Amino acid sequence: MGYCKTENHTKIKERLLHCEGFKEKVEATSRIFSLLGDETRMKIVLSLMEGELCVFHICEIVEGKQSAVSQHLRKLKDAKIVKSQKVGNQVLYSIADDHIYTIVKTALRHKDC
Amino acid sequence: MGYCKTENHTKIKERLLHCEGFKEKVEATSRIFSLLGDETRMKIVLSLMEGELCVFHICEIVEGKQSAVSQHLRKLKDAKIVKSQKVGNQVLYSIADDHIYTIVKTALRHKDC
DNA sequence: CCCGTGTATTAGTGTTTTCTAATATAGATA
DNA sequence: TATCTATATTAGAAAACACTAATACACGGG
Repeated sequence: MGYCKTENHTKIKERLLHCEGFKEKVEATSRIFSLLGDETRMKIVLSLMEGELCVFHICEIVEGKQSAVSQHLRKLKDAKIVKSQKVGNQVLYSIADDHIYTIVKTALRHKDC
Repeated sequence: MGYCKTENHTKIKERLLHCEGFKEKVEATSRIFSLLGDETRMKIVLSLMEGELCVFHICEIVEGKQSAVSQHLRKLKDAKIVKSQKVGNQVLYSIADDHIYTIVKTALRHKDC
């Protein structure tokens, strides 16, 4: 394998391999997508797009064990996809950033959605 | 666990649980995101966003085995994220849909990217 | 200050996903 | 038609990931 000399392919390849920050771009983007790429987490995010929720209600919506949900919430929070706020006994979660709305809504418009 | 009666949370929960097509929404969206959530596939997609490429060059860019790349391309193609065109001996891949550009570019703008 | 409620963390297990190596197919060229 | 190049497929091993159960921590009310 391996002798394609097509001018244009080679140009693109060279450009990408010398592109400053390509690797970081890939890592950051795929990390966000992989977090949104889990059904339970997607359900959580879509729910929070409707408004702030406590962990108890999130568990009910996603029909998941509290422990599992809590682990998902932590990952989403670490990636700054959601944020949390402590109110008395409970912790209220919400979407952290307007970009998230845009990303998810754009995906919903994709023809296979 | 489980006695939160906050009016607003309950309202959101009820709305979501009765929302026609919520499950399908979740499945479709998370499926696309999970495909874009792999570093190799993200690299492929970002590369194709620069222009059409043959499999040989894609392999070089992502520094992956031909077989692995081929499997990734298949998944991307099944999800209509990329499309392919046979030209003589080789198969040229490109982005299937403008939505993909939008989704990826939006993600790149997210503050952690 | 102790108990109950709500949330987080951890360790281990099971499932999903990706990778590797081998093999198959399809078109081009001799 | 035999062979070479490009790509695809498959089976199995390895790695990544999510789930469960148990436990820990934090706050509020008696």
